[in-house]
Amino acid sequence: MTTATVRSHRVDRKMDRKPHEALWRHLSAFAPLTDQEMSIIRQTAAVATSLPAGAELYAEGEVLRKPVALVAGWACRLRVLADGRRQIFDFLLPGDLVGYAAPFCPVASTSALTLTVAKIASIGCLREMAGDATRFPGLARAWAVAQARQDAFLLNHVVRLGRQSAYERVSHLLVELSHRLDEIGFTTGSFVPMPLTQEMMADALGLSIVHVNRTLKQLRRERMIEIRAGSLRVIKPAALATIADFREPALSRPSA
Amino acid sequence: MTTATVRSHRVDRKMDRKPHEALWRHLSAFAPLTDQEMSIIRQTAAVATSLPAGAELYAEGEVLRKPVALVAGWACRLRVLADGRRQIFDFLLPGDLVGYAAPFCPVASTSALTLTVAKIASIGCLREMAGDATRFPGLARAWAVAQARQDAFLLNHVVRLGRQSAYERVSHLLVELSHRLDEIGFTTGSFVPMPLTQEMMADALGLSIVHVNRTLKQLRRERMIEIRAGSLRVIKPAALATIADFREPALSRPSA
DNA sequence: CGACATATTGATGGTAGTCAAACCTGGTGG
DNA sequence: CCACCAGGTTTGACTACCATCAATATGTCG
Repeated sequence: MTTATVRSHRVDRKMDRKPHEALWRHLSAFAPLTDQEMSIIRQTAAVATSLPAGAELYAEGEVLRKPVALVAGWACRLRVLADGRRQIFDFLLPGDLVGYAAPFCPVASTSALTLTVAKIASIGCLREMAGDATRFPGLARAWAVAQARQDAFLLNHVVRLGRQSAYERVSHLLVELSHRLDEIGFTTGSFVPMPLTQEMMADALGLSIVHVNRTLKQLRRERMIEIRAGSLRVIKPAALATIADFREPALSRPSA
Repeated sequence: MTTATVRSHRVDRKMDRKPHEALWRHLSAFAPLTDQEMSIIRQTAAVATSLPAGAELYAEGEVLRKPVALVAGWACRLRVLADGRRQIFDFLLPGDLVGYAAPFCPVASTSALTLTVAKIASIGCLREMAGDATRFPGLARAWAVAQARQDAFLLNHVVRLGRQSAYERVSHLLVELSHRLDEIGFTTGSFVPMPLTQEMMADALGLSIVHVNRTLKQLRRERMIEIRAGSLRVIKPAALATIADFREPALSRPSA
C-alpha cells in the first residue's frame, strides 16, 4: 500500500519551475478534483510572493485575514514563551495551507515563520470555494482533509513530546517529514531536501540542540540516515518507522 | 477581568441535580444564545446515559457516528502506544463536546475514555443545528468556538510537554483545569472537584507517577495548592499562573 | 475485614541539559 | 586571494532532572 502510494507520487524534482506543483499535488491527494478545480488551483499558485527566511507570516493574537498556501520553501507554526524558550508546533512544507482561521475565531493561536526563503500564494478565493461544497465538492473535501491531517500530525507531535525518548522523537520527525515529502513528489529512500537546522528540530522536539546533534550522530552511525548539505536520505525507512512507532494518520474509512 | 469572569460564573454546587447546567453554561459562554436554542440545549442534556469509570466512548480508528456531550463526570482523549505507554491529549469536563468528527473525516484520531462515572447526552441534533448558521446563529458560533478552544488547549499542551519543567507542567495543568472548572460554575480559590489520579496526570504531562507525586508535594509544601479527597484548592491562583506562564486562549477579537 | 487501587517516600541510575571549546562552511569585503 | 566572520555543527566534561525500582502507607469498595 505504501509502495503504491510512493510510486504514484513519484515525479521529477524541479519544483522551482513548477510552483503550482506542490499545491495541487497536495490537495488532489485528498480528494478527486474536477478539471475546473485543478485549473483554478494552478492559477492561484501561479501568483506567488517571495519571502526571505525568517519572515513572519502572522503573529499570535493577530486577526487572520489572508489565508495563503506555501508554494515553495519551508515554514513553521510556533509560540515563544515569556523567557524566550520556543516551541514549534509543526513544519509547513510546499503545498501546505497556512493562516486560515476557524469559523468565528479569527485570532491566530500561534505565530508562523518562514524557515527558508519561501513563496506564498494568496488563497482567499480557494477558501471561499471550499466553503461551497455544492459547486466545488472536491475542493471542499480536500480543504477539510488537509486541515484534519494537520490536526492529526499535531496529535502525533503530542505523543512524541510526551512519551518518546529523544532517539524515538528524532526518528519519528524524520519519518514523518519524509512521508510528507514523498506525498509532494520526493522519493523516500533517496536524498530529499531537509533545510531544518538542528536548532529548529530541537525547538520542535523539546530537546536541546546538543542532544539533537548527538541523536542524529547515532542514527548516522547506525546507518539509518545520511545527511548531506541540506538534504537527507533515510536509508532504512521501515526500521526507522518501527523505532518511532510511526503511524500514518487515518483520515477516511479504513479501506476506502 | 479574571475576577469579573469568576464572579459572573459563580453558582451553587449541585450539578448532579441539574444535568443541563454545565452544558448550557459552557456553550452560552461562547456565544449569545436565543431562548429557543437554550431550551433545546436543556432538553438535549436532560436525556442522559450513565457510564461507569473507564468506559470507552470510542476507539482510535473507529468511524464516529454519534457526537455526545459530557453532562457529568470527567473523561479524556488518549492514545496507547504499541508498548503500552499512554498519552492523554486532553481532559473532558462536564459540558464538553466529544466525538464529533471533522467534515469528510469520520475516523477518530484518538480514543476516548471516561475517567469517573459519567453521564453523556447524544447531541446529534445539536450538531445538525450548529451546521445551519442562518436558523441557529448562536449555536453555530458556540459550537465552533468550543472546538477552537479545545484546539487551543491542545497547543498549550504541546508547549507544556515540549518546553516546560515538571514543576511548570503540573502547575500549568492545575491552573488550566481550575480555569475551566471556573467557567462551568466552580469558584477558583475554593475547593473544586479534582478526580484525576496522579497516574492520569502523569499520562497527560509526560511524567512518571512518582515524579507527579513529588511535584504535587512541593506545591503543597509551598502552600500553592491544597488537596483533599478528590478535590483541589488553588491557594494562590495568580502565583501558580505565573509559574506556569498560563495564558487563557484568545478566541475572538482582543477587545470585542 | 480483606483485596485492590492509589499515594507516599527513599535510594539509585540514566537520559538529556548546560557550559565550553573547537571546527566547519559559505558569504563578505579588504 | 585570503582574512574574517556568522551561523551552524560537533565534541567533551559535568550536572541535574526525572525515571525506575522497591517498599510502605493510606484509602476505598465490595
